[in-house]
Parts: sequence; structure tokens; C-alpha cells
Amino acid sequence: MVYRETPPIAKRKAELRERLLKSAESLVRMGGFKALTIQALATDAELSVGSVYRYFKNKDELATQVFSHATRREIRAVGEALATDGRATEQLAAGVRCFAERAFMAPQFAWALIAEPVEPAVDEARLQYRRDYTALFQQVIERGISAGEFCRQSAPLTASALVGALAESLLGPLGEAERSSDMIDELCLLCLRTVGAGN
Amino acid sequence: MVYRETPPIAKRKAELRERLLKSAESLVRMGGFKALTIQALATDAELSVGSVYRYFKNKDELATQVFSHATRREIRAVGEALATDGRATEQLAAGVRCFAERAFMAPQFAWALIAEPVEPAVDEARLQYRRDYTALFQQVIERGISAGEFCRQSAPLTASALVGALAESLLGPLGEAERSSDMIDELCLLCLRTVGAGN
DNA sequence: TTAAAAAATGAACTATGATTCACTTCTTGG
DNA sequence: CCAAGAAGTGAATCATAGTTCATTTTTTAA
Repeated sequence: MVYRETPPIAKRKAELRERLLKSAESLVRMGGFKALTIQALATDAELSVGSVYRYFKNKDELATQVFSHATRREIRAVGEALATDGRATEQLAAGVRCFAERAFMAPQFAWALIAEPVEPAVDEARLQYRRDYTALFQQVIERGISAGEFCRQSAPLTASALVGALAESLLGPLGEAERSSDMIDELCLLCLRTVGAGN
Repeated sequence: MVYRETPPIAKRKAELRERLLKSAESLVRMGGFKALTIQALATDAELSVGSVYRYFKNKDELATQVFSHATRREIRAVGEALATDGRATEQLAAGVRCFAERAFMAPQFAWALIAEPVEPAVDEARLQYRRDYTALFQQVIERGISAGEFCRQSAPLTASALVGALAESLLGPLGEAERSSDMIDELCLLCLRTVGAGN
């Protein structure tokens, strides 16, 4: 054999893969996962349909990776907000605020990650995503309970309720309507009431 | 023309339509909307694929009607629970309990109505469904606020948060795990905290 | 310059269900 | 019993993507 992958080529391949992921995410940002078709991606990234399959085994792997990428970023952001110094009460409020602000900034994308009907493979990744979110909130709730800031309660239950409450109020049918910065404040108060804080 | 639709035939047609809807719902109950295919329905109801189209213009109409039927029943049940005599606090608890118990009894069905990825037409009907639920809760919350039982708050926001909280905690990734009757009690308490009751 | 190996291409192929439609069977009133 | 109009049938067709693969182009190192 005479051909060997040289560093510049390896780099180009890595870059192309990145470009594909970026294109794919931008398609999802603009039109949800429904807009992520192999055709559209190939067109957007300026290469052929067949080549997409050189970089991703199949559509599921592609979609799942786009989802995980984006999702990790979101989780990290909220996780950092939840980990600010201070009492659990402020941490929770910061987390909620962070989640809400990000959703406000990119509603279509937030919807795609949280609520859009998607292929089963992505849906499965989404379960993990929600579990991760729930786990983050659960930690803060547990801290709050230990510190006596929050009332006694089932932290896992409250955590998943909070995740659901945030998702529905921000992305649900009504979410679009009364979207304002007041709403974020209201939402923080609501979450604090839910964990039994602020008494 | 010599043929006219006679009463017995009209009745048979109406019954057949009912039978189709029943079959369709049972398919959804067992396997979600994914299991509702024209083929499966025709087989289950013991008639031909073509005949299904004599009773429903297309799949969307069929799926939407199945959804609305079921949904109206659910909304009515929760609506009645929310309208029991007593203070808003008890009403809210009764509504939550009703919702949760019904979801426990038929988890697959509840999931299909609330969270399953579905075709866009059904998804649109689902928006209305959620709006209806939210409206129900909103009323009780407003009553509670007026009566001084609940704290001041944006009733629409809290209502949609409650709907989201219920959906996520009962049907989300964690829902399956810790499903018990204690959980329903916990959930009631959580919802009451959320509306700022019980102080 | 060249031969081997990889990468790129995109038209053809697949898979899954919805939808149609030419044909058969049934129902009705005369 | 008959003719006309409905209702019933299910194989064929359509629609939408995802996936493949024979062919072409590019890259490499001798």
C-alpha cells in the first residue's frame, strides 16, 4: 500500500467532521430536528450525501451527537449557575434563571432539545438529558434540605417536577405568550415556593 | 336511483365507526400512537384498509379524533375533581390526585396522550389539550388567590408549571421508578407548596 | 509518474406506512 | 329478479427519508 493518512489530511477530516456537526446544529437551531435531513446537511455543508456517511455511521448517530453536544453545553451552564457560592436558595434561583434565559434566547433550539417530537434514538438521549438536569436540581434541593433552607421532601420528585415545570412554562403552549423578564422572576419565586424555601 | 340509506344501515355504519374508534383507542392504549397504523386498525376491527377510509378522511383525522375523545374524558375527570365542594386547597389536591391516579392506572395511555412523539396533527390537538388542562388549574388557582388561601402569583404561569410538573414527575424518566401511593401524597404537597398554600 | 488506497459522489435502492382505485359484493325500491 | 348506487376489498401506488455502492477523484510514497 502506498497511501497513508498524513497529519494535514487527518486534520482536514477532523475539521470536516466539526463542520458537519456545526452545520447540523445550525439546521436544528433554525428548524428543529425535523430540519436535520442528510440531504439538507450535505447541501448546507457543501458535500455529498454519501460523504456524510463517511463521518457518521447513520442518521441516528448524527442526530444523537448533535443532541449530546448541545445538551452538554446546556447542562454545564445550568450546573455552573447552580454551583455559585451562597445558600441553596440563591443557587436554585440562579439555576432557574440561567435555564430560563437560555431558553428565551434560543426558543426554537430549546424546544428542539426539550420538547420536539424526535426519532427514538434522540428521544433516548433525551431521557438521559432530563435525568442529568434532574440530578443537578436534586443536589441543590438536598443541600437546601440539609441546611434547613427547604422543607423536608422527596428531592428526586421535586427535582423532576421542577424540570417539568420549567419546560412546560417556558416552552409549552402558553410559554410563547407571556414571555418577559418579569416572568423569569415569577418563575424563580414559583420554584422557591415549590421547594418550600423562603419562609 | 334505487338505493337509499335505510335506518338499519345508518345504524350499522355509526356502529362501525364507533368500533373503529374503539379499536383505534385500544391500539393506542397498548402501544401508543405508534401502534395506530391503518393496517393494524383494519386487522383489529376486522375490515379492510380501504374501508377505514370510508369512515375517516385520512390518518390525521383518525388519530386526532382518537386523541380528542380520550382527552375530553381525562379533562372531564380532572375538571370534576377540581370542582368538588370545599376550599381551593382541597380542590387542587383532589385534581392532582385524580390526574395522578389515572396516569398510574394506564401509564402507557397517559404517556401517549401527554408525551409520546406523535404526528404533527395530533401534536396540535395536544397543544389544545394542555391549554385546557392549564385553564382548569388556572381557575382553581385564581379562586385560591381570591380566597386568600394561595399567595399572590401569576395564575397562568403557575398553572402551566403545575401541568408540566405533573407530566414530568409522573411520566418522565424517573416517574416509572418511584411510583407509589406515597408519591401521590408527596405530589399533592408539592403542588400546594407551589401555589403557596398551607401556611 | 504511477499504482494503491482512501475519499467523494449522487443516482439508485430500501423501508415504512399512508393512500388510491379498479373491482367485487351488498342493499334497495320497483 | 333487476338495475343503480353504496359499501367493502386489498394489491398497487405514492411519498419521504435513510442508506448503499459502482464509479470518479484525490492523495500518498516509491
